[in-house]
Amino acid sequence: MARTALALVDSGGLESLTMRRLATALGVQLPALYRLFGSKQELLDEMAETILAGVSARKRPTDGAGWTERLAAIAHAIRACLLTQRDGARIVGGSFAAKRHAHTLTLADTLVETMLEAGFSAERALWPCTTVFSFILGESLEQQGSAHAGDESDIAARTVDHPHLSAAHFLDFDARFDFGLRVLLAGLRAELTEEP
Amino acid sequence: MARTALALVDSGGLESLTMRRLATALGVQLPALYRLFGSKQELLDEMAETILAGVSARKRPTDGAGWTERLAAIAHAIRACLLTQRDGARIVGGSFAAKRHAHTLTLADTLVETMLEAGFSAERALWPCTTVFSFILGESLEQQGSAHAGDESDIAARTVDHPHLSAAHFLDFDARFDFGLRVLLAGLRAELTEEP
DNA sequence: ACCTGAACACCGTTCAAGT
DNA sequence: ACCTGAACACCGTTCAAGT
Repeated sequence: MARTALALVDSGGLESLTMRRLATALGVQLPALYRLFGSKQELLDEMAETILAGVSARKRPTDGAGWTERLAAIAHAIRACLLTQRDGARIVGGSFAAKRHAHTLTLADTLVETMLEAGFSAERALWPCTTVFSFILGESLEQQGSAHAGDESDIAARTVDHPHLSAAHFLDFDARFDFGLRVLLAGLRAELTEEP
Repeated sequence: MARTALALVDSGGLESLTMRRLATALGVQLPALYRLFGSKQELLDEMAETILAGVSARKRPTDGAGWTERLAAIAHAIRACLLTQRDGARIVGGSFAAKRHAHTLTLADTLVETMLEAGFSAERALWPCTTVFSFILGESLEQQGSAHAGDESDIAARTVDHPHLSAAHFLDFDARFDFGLRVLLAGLRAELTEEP
């Protein structure tokens, strides 16, 4: 099952996830897994689905607030789900969104609905969602990648010839996320007032 | 060499890249590769570096224009480099940016310089860059992932229960990118006027 | 110093054979 | 129908031995 596989990734990283190890963790023989999933990629797709299933559970009850607050709440919830699971961004990023199942589509539907209420036309309401999602996924990929990339002094050493770069700013992932989300929300507001 | 490895990925996809196949493509025995790269991950890092090295070459000569035009030109160049190489987004996304070498850091330096000229303080000039880069990486990941995910009718079938979702909009990756980049630029402009 | 042959310790996937 | 033993065709990585 996908939850057992995610637990294996949590304890050993994505490269430690093996069909053989998953089989023993489930107390079953290796070929029996191929009755549950057609391939390892199908397993990974279902793991991505499981990770994103946590978004609606984690989302705060901000249904009374405006669309910016609701979108920000969903964005924070998506980020939290990706970051809570070890290698979560890599798992979700490696599984094409439109191939996934009910939970992901429900999340997308909720996002689009929020943008429709914000005032975007049906023709364009999907795009704010993919923009925000791509931003979150990219930032989370970088953040989880940095965990396996040596410490801050390594990075500082590499940036020594580049006067405009600062390792401290680079590694302040919370600030990066807050900045980017604020910019995206401001940009979406501008987009709405320009073409009402 | 990384360019040979990228050519292998171009013709067979990332999963077809094997140390053994790379060795024969280079006309060398398998263990000799480990004198050039310490591991396959180091090879992948250098491949990511090589992909991003194309950005400055591809960038149009817009140095006379304003910062929005320059940032947009670099964003388009990054996207083109990721999309031109098969599985380019997965390769770049799998290699932590701060671990990479001269080319990537030069690109980052150019981006930060552009944002400094736009008016961002040295404290914050890095964050617009990471925001834009994360957006481009996430969108490119989805776009290249969609190539291996069945055709449009498959996706349409899955979205049938979700009235707000449209496969046509989902798969219009150029429109998604243009929308997101425009929103980001508008948001950055707003950020500058709010805190001068 | 640099390269090779050969092996080690694994992989994902399949399938005839069992129950 | 469902599961297993055993194998197939590979992997990345290492290392003593060659030149």
